[in-house]
Amino acid sequence: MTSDAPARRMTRDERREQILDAATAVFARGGYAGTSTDQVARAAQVSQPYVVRLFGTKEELFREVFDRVASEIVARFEAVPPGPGAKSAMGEAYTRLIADPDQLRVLMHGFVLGSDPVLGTRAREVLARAFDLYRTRAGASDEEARDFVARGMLLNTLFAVQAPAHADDDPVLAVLVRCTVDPSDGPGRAAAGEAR
Amino acid sequence: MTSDAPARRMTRDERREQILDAATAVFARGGYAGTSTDQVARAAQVSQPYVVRLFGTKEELFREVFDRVASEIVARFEAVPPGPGAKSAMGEAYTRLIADPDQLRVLMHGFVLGSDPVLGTRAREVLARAFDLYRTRAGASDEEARDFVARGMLLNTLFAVQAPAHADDDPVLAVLVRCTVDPSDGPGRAAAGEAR
DNA sequence: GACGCTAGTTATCGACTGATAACCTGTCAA
DNA sequence: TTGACAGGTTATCAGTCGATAACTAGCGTC
Repeated sequence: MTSDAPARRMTRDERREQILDAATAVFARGGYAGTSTDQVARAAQVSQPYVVRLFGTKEELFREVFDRVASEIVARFEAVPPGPGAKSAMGEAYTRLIADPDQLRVLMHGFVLGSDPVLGTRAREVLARAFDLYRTRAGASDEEARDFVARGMLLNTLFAVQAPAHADDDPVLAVLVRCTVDPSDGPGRAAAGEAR
Repeated sequence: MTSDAPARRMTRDERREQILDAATAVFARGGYAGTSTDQVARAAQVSQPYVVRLFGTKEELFREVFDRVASEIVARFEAVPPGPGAKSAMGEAYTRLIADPDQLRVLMHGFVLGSDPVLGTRAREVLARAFDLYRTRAGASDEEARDFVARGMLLNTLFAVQAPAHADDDPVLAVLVRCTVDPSDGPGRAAAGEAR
């Protein structure tokens, strides 16, 4: 009945999307070098050679995965309308990524491969864009925008090392996690007016 | 004379240190999965099997490399005496790591492997310790300390994607790099007395 | 109802990698 | 000298990986 898949046939583009989804999850753990095209294939329920053929190269596949993640994150920031509420809205936009940690991890794996010309360029674009958007949309200073992006990187790192899951082990870590994930300052104080 | 190495014999511990140095450089680019024990061996001018024998396992080797880097970074923070100058001193301590970007990159590669129980634990310790030291040594608030650690992660990322080298390509990126590498707020004012 | 296109597979390969085993060699002590 | 231990090498392997080639099968259409 519904048990075994009838091996439906998909269009090339449908398959690409499906494989990209699977690849995002698999690359998230493992990273680029630590993940085989076969793992991706199995996750997508496709044969390994087909994965290679559709994307040409493992490297190309990773680039597409990274690009997809990067684009979506940037798009979220761009969706925030300028104005007084922009600061908290952008903070929330990034925090919402926690719901899908795979994206954060892929992002980090891409950053770490910054030596690659293509990936590096794309990575720099993402960082610069996020920085700039926070400045313009939220009317923030360079330093505020830097701290915003920095907090994002810290969030990535904390999730990569599974800090939230181990917060109970170390009270200090717990504090760091809490005040990063749920920024008590930033939006609150800053939006209210940080004339000091 | 001094031309070709006479293939001096070293003690086991000397060799270990030498290999760890070489491994730090090689792992910095490439990361764990993307680096072969043979690359490490060549960098250290030793045969590949010897590297494996000395450390038991590639994984174990990477752990030692990471541990070494982590320890040194923590040690730098711990060396800062408490007091009013502590904030800028700790900022400078981390910024000085820029002189040896290999350490930053190894650190990041370790973070990204946070799923590994051993590495993950060590990584969380480093982050929590840096956070705590900044609070206690500099008498900073949780939020300030978080921003300090976050800035460190951003610094790592910017170097990983070679942002400083490409600052000329994008003026926005240039601003981000400048105000991260040379923090004009926080420490800057106090220490260097940068009345621009 | 066969043709042709596109989705997808199985078979296979050459390169590489981490690890093991067996062997060699410098150096110091008796 | 010789012995013996620590430092270090060459030879080798089983497994894995990315990629290519050749083949198969669904599906619309004339």
